[in-house]
Amino acid sequence: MKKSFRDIFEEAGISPSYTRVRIYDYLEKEEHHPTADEIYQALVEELPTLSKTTVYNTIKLFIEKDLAKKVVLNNNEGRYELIRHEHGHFVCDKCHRIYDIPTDSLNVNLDVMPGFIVKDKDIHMKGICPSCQE
Amino acid sequence: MKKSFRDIFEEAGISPSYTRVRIYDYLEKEEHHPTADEIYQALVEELPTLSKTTVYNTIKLFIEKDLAKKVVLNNNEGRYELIRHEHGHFVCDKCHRIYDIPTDSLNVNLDVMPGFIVKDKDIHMKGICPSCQE
DNA sequence: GTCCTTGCAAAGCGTTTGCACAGAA
DNA sequence: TTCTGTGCAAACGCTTTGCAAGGAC
Repeated sequence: MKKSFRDIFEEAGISPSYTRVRIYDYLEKEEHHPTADEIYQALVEELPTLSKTTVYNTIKLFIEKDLAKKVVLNNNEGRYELIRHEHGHFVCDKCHRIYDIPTDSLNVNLDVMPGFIVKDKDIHMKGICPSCQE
Repeated sequence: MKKSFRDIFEEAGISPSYTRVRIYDYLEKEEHHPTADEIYQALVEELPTLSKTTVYNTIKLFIEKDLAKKVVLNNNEGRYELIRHEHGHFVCDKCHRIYDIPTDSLNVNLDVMPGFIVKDKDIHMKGICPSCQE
């Protein structure tokens, strides 16, 4: 059974303002790791007074509370996603689409790094996706 | 036996101008994935007319010719390294130092992605490095 | 001469900062 | 009132672009 956003926000110690809920909701529904601008563009129609500053503020808050994380696949743009199951990312050089890579079968031997505390890991791959190969 | 930069440049189809050789040389000697600005700062003393534009131009050329690649560990700054042995990157949340991770023992099962042509892969890890744990 | 390399200056763009206003408690 | 959430406007920093001058060939 899925947690309600109220529970999630309460656990994180964030008051569930309407704007925050909408941004959270968008991140939850969107599968394509939106940029701050994409979040803004998607929501400004229904929230006409929304500003990018608020988007940035909200994302920053989510990240601080470990609800979301930033995925940097190329500089010039940060992308954001909720923290859920671990996965990697594949970026197509042609269409620039981003694919999630399941990492269950991805075997990272951390013994090679004794003494390091790893809090987060992500696989970044580049190449050509199936649809761009004709 | 190590290839000379002349051979490397010739194979890549790049004329070995002094500026290019110096930038290549810097990338080869530097182990810390310099930013464009770090390359610029390091070389401008000896090449007083060097400009950042030239650094960017040169890096771009190296990347096009598959001599170098861009490593994006956080947006706001691109970092660059020569293409050599495959390795991943660990970024310390405290000191922001970047460590190379040997990926020999890193086992990525590409069968999970049938149809994808993978040209490059990189592991990004975040956490606390040994020296920041006291 | 033509082509290539270099570099100044300006623009571009995502992001952050300063600050103020409005609403909630 | 005080605190919190929001948002305009400006600043910031890395990178790219336009264009021109100098050098190689």
